[in-house]
Parts: sequence; C-alpha cells; structure tokens
Amino acid sequence: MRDTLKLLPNELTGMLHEAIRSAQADASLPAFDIPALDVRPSKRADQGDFSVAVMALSKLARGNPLDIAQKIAAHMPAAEFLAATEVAPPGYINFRVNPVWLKAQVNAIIAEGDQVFQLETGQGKRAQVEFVSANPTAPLHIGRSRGAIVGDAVARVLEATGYEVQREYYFNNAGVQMTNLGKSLRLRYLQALGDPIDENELTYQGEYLKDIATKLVSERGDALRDSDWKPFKEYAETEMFEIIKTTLKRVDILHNQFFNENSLYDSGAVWDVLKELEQKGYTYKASVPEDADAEERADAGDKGEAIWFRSTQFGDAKDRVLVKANGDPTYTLPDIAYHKDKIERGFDICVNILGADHYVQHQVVRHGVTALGLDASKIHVIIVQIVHLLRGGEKVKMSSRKGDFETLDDLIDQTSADAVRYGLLARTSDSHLNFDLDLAVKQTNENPVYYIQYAHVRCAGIFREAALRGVTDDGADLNLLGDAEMAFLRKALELGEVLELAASHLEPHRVAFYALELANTFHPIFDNVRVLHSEVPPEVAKARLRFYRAAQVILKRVLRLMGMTAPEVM
RNA sequence: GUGCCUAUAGCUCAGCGGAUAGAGCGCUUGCCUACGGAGCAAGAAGUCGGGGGUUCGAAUCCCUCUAGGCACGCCA
Repeated sequence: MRDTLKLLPNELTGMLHEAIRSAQADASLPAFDIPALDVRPSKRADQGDFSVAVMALSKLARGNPLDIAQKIAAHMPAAEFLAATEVAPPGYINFRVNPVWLKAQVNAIIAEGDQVFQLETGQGKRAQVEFVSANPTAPLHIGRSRGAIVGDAVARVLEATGYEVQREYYFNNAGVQMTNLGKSLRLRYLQALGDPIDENELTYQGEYLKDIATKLVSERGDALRDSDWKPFKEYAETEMFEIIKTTLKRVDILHNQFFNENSLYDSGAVWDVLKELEQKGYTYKASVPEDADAEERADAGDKGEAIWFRSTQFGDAKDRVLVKANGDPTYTLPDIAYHKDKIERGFDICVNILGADHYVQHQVVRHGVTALGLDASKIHVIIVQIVHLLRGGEKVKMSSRKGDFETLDDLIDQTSADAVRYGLLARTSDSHLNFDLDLAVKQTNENPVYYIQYAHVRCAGIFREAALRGVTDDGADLNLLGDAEMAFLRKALELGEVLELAASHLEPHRVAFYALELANTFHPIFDNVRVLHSEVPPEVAKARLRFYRAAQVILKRVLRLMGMTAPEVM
C-alpha cells in the first residue's frame, strides 16, 4: 500500500490540478491560479465515493460551474484506483473507486498489520507533547485526566503520521505545595506512631498520605520521630510519583521524559532569561505597572519594587511580574525559560496540553518567548475545557485539598480504562465535558466503547469457529466479495485522511468518532455477510474470511490509536 | 467590567463555506433452528440560542444580543 493511496483525497487533489493544467494547456479553460480544492468522502452513494465542489472556480474561469466541472473531468488522468469521474449540477465532480482495486486492498491491509495506515507525512520530524505535568502532591485528579488522555492520543496520532514523539512531564518539587506535602506526611507519620495530631494542620487531608505514612513506619519505625518535614517531603514525592505513574499506566500512558523545573535554576537558565529580557529592554523595576492608573497606585500598598515584563508590548492586557519584591521569581519566569529550552531542543512542533484555567498564563509565556526572539509558532496549545462530574444529574464538587475528590483511579475502578479513555477522548477539547458517573458505572451498551470493541470481538469469534471447522482463507478470491464488504473497505480507506487531519489539526477526537462510524459500518455487514453457513459456497467463505481478517486489522489499529484494548472476548 | 470557551434531535455530542444537517443512547414497530442479540431492520423526533450582515451558497465567516462555563494575584 503506497503512502499516497492511504490518502486518496490528496491523490485526487493532485490529479485535479493536473487535469486543470492540462485543460488550460489546450485552452479549454483560461489561465488562472488554482485555488485550494477540498476533495472529501461523499455523503451518499449516488454522489460517488469522493466529491469536490468546483463552483468557486466559476469566477476565475469565467464560465458556468457545470461546464467547468465537465472540462476538468474530461482531462482527469487515469489511475488504477479510479473507475469513473462524473459531473453533477450545479458544479460537483464525483469520483468512483474501482471495485477490483478496492477488493484487492484487503490483502494490502492484512500485510500492513498493526502498522496499517502508518503515514509518512511527518517522517523525519520530531514532536514533543507535554501533558499531565501535575506536581506530585496527590493522586491524579479527574480534572487532570482529560488532558492526560488527550495528550497521549495526540502523541499516538502524531506517531501514526510518522513523527518521532517525545512525551514529557514537567513538574516542580521545590515549591510551597511540596513543603506542605512533607509537613502533612510528617503529621500522618506521627499519627501512625500513635501520637495525637491536629488534623486541621493537614494541608493535604487525603487518605493516601495515611497509606504512605503506614508504609514509612513499616520501613523506618520511629526513626524519623524527631525529623523536620524534609525527609518526609522526599519520601512523599517518590511515593506520589510511583502512584501517579501507576495510574497513568492503567490507561496505557507512559512518559519518556520527566523535566524538573529545578533544573532550570541549577543550570542558571532562569536568571539567564531574565538577563536577556532586561538587555532587550522588556523589563523594568517598579512597585506598580507602568500603565497603572491613580486608583491602582493607591491600592498597590507598599510591597516594594518588583521586576516587571512589558508584555503589553506583545498585546497583553497588562504587564506581568517576573521577580517579586522579595527577590523570588514568579511562576512565569521559569515557565518562559522552560519553553525557551523546549524550542532550543530542536523539536519541529511542541504541543502543550493545558486546562482552560491556564490559558492566560500561557499567553504570557508565549509573549516571553517572542520577546526572546524565538519562534513561538512552534508551540501549539490544546486547551481542554473543564470536566464536570455528574451524579444523579447533579454536579459533584471536586477538591484535591479536602480529600473528597474523584481521582482518575476512582473513575477507572468504577468503569474501565477503556471506557475512561473513550469517554474523555470522544469530544472536541473546546467543549465542556460532562462525565456522567451514573452512566459510566452502568457498563451497559449506552457506552459506545462496547459497541466498537464488540466489532473486534465478533471478528475473533469467526476465526475461532473457522479454526474449529477447519475453514481457511487459503487461495481466497477477493473478487467474490460483495457490495456490503466494499462499503466497509471504503470506510476503512478513510482512516488515512482521518489520521492526517487529526494530526495536522491536533484533534484526536476525530479518531474516536471515526471508530464509532467504522463500527457502525461493520455490524450490519456481520449480520448479513456470513462465513460459516451451510448456504455459503466454500470459495465465498474463503474470501469473506479474509475480508474479516482485514476488518479486524483496521478495528484493532483504530482501538490502539485511542490507547484502548482490542479484546478477543468480552 | 475585560479575555477565552460553549449554545445543533428528549439526552450526550459530531459536522465549522458546498448537494436532502449526522451518530450513539432513549422512544415506536419488527427480526433469535445461521460464525456471540453487548446485534440487525424500519420509523418518529431539529425555526442548528435570537437578530442583522457577507456570499452563487451560511449550522459553518463577520457584527450584535441573550444564557451558561473558565480565567483575570508580587499563587503555583
């Protein structure tokens, strides 16, 4: 299967350009620059398999759209996969795929196996996807998990188009939060040793610290009774990261790079960035921003002088503090240094998955990167909107401080890793996500995940039964396949385009919707196209058996692209 | 008040400049002596939040209004 044939719309677009140039060469059409032509799968069978609207050429070619369409169609070059080119009013060109070629794709699909529709458009390019990036203070919160699922799905889609992808986790283990974590664990530790404690002093009240404290007591006894928070922070951090990694592994997410914010201080990168911004004249020292009005000046109080970044020069609504009056940097400064580091590591694209609440912060970082003279356009951001948990139709409140939150682990326990992956992936990142816990707990067919996986299971069922009856697909004649099977193959051939769009637009939800459409195409065929039935001639059975092998390859590939399992039985 | 996101079938959501607006669930009616019925077939269900505008053509682009969400720290 050549790469171009995995992307039939691209192939047809190229042929259309050729046809138009050819028509211009023999003066059938006047000279004009060819605009973008959008070839897409047709919606209905009478409109062929692929269609393109050429009405927009009407002005350029100074003629009526139908005539133009006919002239282009007449000049279309021949291709093995293309059976017919038809024209329809008011100015559509419809393409029909050659059935013989289509049926032969069954063998191509089987030959590609787990790598089917592996594209090469991103070949030789390196991408980085930064996601999750939660500080190791608590188990992964459900609010973080949407970004986790989307981030990993983006990484998988980029890999499918040929990119070399790095999955990165950015964290800070030096902040106030981590100190509080250490102090909280220390209290839980003392409690585990039998000392009375005041639970109101616990910043982190979750049960998980009790478990870690118990483990610590079993390892060290009361040896740490007189220690301050520091060894507890170290221990808690290590344990928390193990817990987080274990959770992520449950949904098949594996980061291959953990980037510690502290390394930017150790290397001096943070202060180098500040110096560079100062040298370029983008900073100033003041107690209030330069453009502050009288009221703001009055409200400012006396915090002392901070170092400000003139982000307003880059379109920001206000200038931002880089270094506080007490000499400590804000989060912004190291974040700019981090993104500078990312760009300088030479990735072709850096994708950053952020929650909606980080949108403004990211804009500031982007301005900082631009101020340093770097190309901020390499940084792509996917903003995932808030997840609301619903139970009994009511919103469930989530807090990672009080310990009554819903973690990703909770969600997986109540449903399944596959249901969580699909549920969090199957909508656009822009949309606010309502996760219905009641529905998720049900594990009924109301969840599309079962519908999709069931298609794969049904294929496996055929092969099991075929093996028992000694039926094989040796010497199968694919021309014996019928219209129903071809309908599925047409759908299967859309996968290349789906992946290409999902990668170029950074929209992995496209794969989730495609999966549902694919299953929706599969099930009616399964019902009507029997393999092991007494009325099915042996040679037809062979062809159909091979067809189902190809169907299973496609279904498995799509499930794996979403990070889901492809079960043989359910 | 300002910025960003959202508003499409009873519900959850796709579609984001092209031909009669789609899917799943739910609902109605059929289909089990055939490889697993977690299935299939048929059907009902939509002034694409309201109003203007651009275009040969708008759910899609622009303006505006309404409703909901998230942000607007010398927090991280």
